[in-house]
Amino acid sequence: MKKNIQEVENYCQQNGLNLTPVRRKVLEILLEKNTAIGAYEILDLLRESGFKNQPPVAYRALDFLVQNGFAHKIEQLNSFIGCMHPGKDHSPAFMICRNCDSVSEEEALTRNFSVSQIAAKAGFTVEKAVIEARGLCQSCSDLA
Amino acid sequence: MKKNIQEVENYCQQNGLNLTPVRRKVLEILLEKNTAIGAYEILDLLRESGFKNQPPVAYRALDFLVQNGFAHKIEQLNSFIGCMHPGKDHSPAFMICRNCDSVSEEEALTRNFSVSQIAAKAGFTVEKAVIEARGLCQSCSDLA
DNA sequence: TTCCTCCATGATATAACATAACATTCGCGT
DNA sequence: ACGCGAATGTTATGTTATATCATGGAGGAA
Repeated sequence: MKKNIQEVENYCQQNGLNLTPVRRKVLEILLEKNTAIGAYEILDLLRESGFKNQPPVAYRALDFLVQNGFAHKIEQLNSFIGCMHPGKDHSPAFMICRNCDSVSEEEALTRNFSVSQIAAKAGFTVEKAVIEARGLCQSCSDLA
Repeated sequence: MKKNIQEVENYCQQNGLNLTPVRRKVLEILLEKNTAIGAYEILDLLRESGFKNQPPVAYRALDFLVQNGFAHKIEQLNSFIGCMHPGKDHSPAFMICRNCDSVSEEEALTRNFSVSQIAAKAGFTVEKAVIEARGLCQSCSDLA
């Protein structure tokens, strides 16, 4: 996990981005879990670490992280997850386990999988795609 | 549009589902637009038609419609859209235009497009997939 | 230095989305 | 009439997100 933070720090330095303490802390919180976390839960954790805890504090930090590809919003859960390949341009697909709530990020841009192909038939130009699957992760399947 | 309502009525009759006035009215509201509509906007429209307008009224009707495949929730917008192929088992992908807010429903289950293929690599079993693209629809592209 | 500007944060308030919980009504079968 | 279940009525509250204005602090220009 620390490794990712280090990568993000380097990336920010190289690109003139300001990874302030609160932004860094939110990123750490997100990377410590493999589940998605809501803004208000993050807010609680921030308070425990001595940060201010009004909603905008969390939302601003999350905006920064999402904007720059260090985190993603999971739309179905209204919550957020740290990004596994920060800084890279990628097309994530998320697998949300209904049993253990884990969220894993997969790469969606394969030869066999392109939202743009579907879109093209409709004359639609895709700028951003949200792909989220719900189901059972490997470990939870094994238990069943 | 009326045609779809008629189809839904038939489907409900055949399957013992109760398409009550408020449920039917919400479906009509959804089918009259090609954009997604929020629950509270639906609530306003219900009131105009003489229905009660507390939040549960809209959410209950929407639950029924979504459960039975007559409507879908657009997660990115926290809003809802009528379904173009009611009653059918399908894998929708939505195209949301950032310019005119239109939402079109496409079929995602093509030979070239399967969330399950990505999921399989991760050992994940997909039960439901959410696919929503943002971008520019045909008409808005043409104008540009 | 002084001033200005930009960016980030502090702080207050409120908007927007969603559900819990309990009461009531009504059709239907017995 | 009675009991049951499905749907709706009603009140209250929980959860998620943003608007707005004020404050602070680093860095450049005069």
